[in-house]
Amino acid sequence: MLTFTEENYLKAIYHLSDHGRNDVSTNAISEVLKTKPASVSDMLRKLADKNVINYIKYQGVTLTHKGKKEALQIIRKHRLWEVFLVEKLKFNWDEVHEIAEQLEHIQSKFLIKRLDEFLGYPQHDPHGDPIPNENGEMIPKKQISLSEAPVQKQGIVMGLKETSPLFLQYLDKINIYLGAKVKVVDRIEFDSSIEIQIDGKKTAIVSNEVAKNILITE
Amino acid sequence: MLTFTEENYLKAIYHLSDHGRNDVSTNAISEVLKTKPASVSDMLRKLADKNVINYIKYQGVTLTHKGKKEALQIIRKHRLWEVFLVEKLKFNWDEVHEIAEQLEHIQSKFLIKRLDEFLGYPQHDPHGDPIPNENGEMIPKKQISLSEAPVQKQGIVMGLKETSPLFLQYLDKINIYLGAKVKVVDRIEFDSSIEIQIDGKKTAIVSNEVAKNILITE
DNA sequence: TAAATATTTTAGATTAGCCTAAAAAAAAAT
DNA sequence: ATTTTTTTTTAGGCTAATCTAAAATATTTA
Ligand SMILES: [Mn+2]
Ligand SMILES: [Mn+2]
Ligand SMILES: [Mn+2]
Ligand SMILES: [Mn+2]
Repeated sequence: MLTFTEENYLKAIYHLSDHGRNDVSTNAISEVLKTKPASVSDMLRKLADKNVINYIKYQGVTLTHKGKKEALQIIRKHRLWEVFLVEKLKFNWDEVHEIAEQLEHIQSKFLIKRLDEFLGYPQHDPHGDPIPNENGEMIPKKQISLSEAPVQKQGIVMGLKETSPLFLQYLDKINIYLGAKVKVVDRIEFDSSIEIQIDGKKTAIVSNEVAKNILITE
Repeated sequence: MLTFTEENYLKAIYHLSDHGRNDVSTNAISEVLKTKPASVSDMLRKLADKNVINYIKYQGVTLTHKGKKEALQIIRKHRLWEVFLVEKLKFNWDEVHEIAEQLEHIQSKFLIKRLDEFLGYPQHDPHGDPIPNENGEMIPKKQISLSEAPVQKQGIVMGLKETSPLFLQYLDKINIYLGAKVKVVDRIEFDSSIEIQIDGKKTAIVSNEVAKNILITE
């Protein structure tokens, strides 16, 4: 059994390693979890003892098969709860992450099975991220960043790379939401900002920084 | 802010004090929380420092106004989540308590408001216990124990005093459920067991111990 | 009312998860 | 190839929540 804190470490390592592909550094973990590197070193020894990470001192960590499976189950729970909060309890997509961060740690063999069923087996969370199934499998997102889209390219907003409340609130303000239809009207060479048309109506100019964080269908 | 553990202590004290009326002893708390009396003494000092209990050494504890309010909010959350699990996720009433024990500690200003709304403002949990409102007010149960009901008395099963899985499973077996119509057919003087008719159909004989734990409408 | 028993508290440890400061190792710069 | 800088680990401490054993207090019994 993993503790609340251990689960958060595994999830952080999974995300930082790009789905378990690269090594992850102590400092990187300490940054996302807002703890000191010394605390991370302590925890890495503990996680290695539990056989959920491969850890050689000074050389970063990777998840073991068991660790990756655990991480994906937590991500599955997180995303299913987010769907519940938005679809059933009518929260906005920018309000659910913090609550899901708590709900993802509820322990019950049956709860998530029943929740998944209740929600109609959703494939994506409210931010467009795929939901792993019981075996940890998920459909990778087929999407490109708005910043890379050529002029005249049209697509559906499928996800975001950045999910901070400030960013989500900005998107709400300019009427960009998950499922919105966007079209690249012009690319301003001066600062790489992009003029877009949203849902065939209003146009807006978004900075390159913003465009980089919006993912649309290919 | 109260910790997970502090919340559990407050809830235990509330239940043991009969809605905050009587003093509660250290040993009684240690028994329901399955900790040693020494640990309870430590925690009582801490809770007194936070002004949620009135505590004089060797003389038991009562909840302060603030402590009672906190306890009732946790009970509100517990019972609303139980309704969700039974009504929406199709759990049986004997499967939900352990999960609600975890869900009751999720912190969010809005979550419970939204959940309450989603569930249609239920007044009772799946075991017939009243759900406190946002101010901690609830309708007291108007019910008597089946063991006290006179012969020929007819009533609806409104709640249970005992909610252990073993007891709930026994009730399922003899077809007693929340809302079932029961009628006292005979009282066996020898061992105080009671013959009852359920939903106007089958009759069964239940021990006095069982009857004591079944609550029916007056 | 004095002794025996039960209850409660204190003293001193332990574990998880965190910290700061210092040491060790690796990486980058000269 | 050294020196400097950065990263990571270790050493030693802290707090919350628990424990066992012993001491203090209250209650019951004789
Ligand atoms: Mn999230
Ligand atoms: Mn989390
Ligand atoms: Mn319950
Ligand atoms: Mn609880």
